[in-house]
Amino acid sequence: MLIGDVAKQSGLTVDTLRYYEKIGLIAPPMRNDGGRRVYGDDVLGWIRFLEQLNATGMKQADRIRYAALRRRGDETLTERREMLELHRKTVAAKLALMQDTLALMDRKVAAYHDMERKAKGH
Amino acid sequence: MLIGDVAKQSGLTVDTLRYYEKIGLIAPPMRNDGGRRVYGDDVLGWIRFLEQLNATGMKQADRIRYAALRRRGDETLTERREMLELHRKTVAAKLALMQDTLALMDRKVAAYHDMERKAKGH
DNA sequence: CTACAAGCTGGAGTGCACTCCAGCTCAAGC
DNA sequence: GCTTGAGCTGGAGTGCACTCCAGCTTGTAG
Repeated sequence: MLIGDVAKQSGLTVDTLRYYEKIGLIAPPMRNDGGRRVYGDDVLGWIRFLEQLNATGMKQADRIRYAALRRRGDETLTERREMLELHRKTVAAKLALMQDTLALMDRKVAAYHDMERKAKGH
Repeated sequence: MLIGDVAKQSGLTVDTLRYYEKIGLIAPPMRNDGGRRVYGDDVLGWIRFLEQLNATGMKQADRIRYAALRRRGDETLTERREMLELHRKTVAAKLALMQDTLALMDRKVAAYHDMERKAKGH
């Protein structure tokens, strides 16, 4: 898999993939004879997970820290678990807030509907 | 209420409040004899709502658009309702994604726990 | 053998959302 | 009446997370 294929399948751009490598989010892949990056299929799953951490609001610095731990292998399992447990808390809080906001928007939408109906009615 | 009080009660900084006014998120308040901003209590509720839109991922440009509509009064009710209904959809989607990620993290945490137990066990 | 698409590096540029600063005025306490 | 804290304006600076570019090399199709 060359970088363009990874881009297509992951939805990231080639620039972003090289940038992620530079900052340590993705491990430097093997190179072929021409010096080009050759990725294994596993990178796609990893990118998907990174995106999920991203979408749940984990900061770049923490994702980099997690990625670094992951590259060090099984000896970092505990640390990674602790990071996930911590992040889980913040995600749960954010989730609750979003649910509140959803409910608030529903109330507002209903109220606006009501006011529109009344405005029409005279 | 002077700007410092609003800052204290809303959690925003005075700089951010003036910035929000500049970009149109908050309507320019009255001024006292000394030329200082004097806010009504209602601004606090409005800021809280802005924060919720923010926290649910609405972009600045859209919040500005919503704020502009709000300032124009009741004639914009329908537009505002439509904006909220649209945003509601994206929030609901994000919510689902976050719930997935939460579940994924729980599975990972459990798996890591398992591996830590096994590693200890020999 | 010649286009030309895709990849490479190092570094500069971008957009967003603030955040800070200089140099000033205003208000309240001693 | 002087000090000190809060507020004012216009504009510059910051941090994050990319995004783009110049100038080069490599690989494939006609």
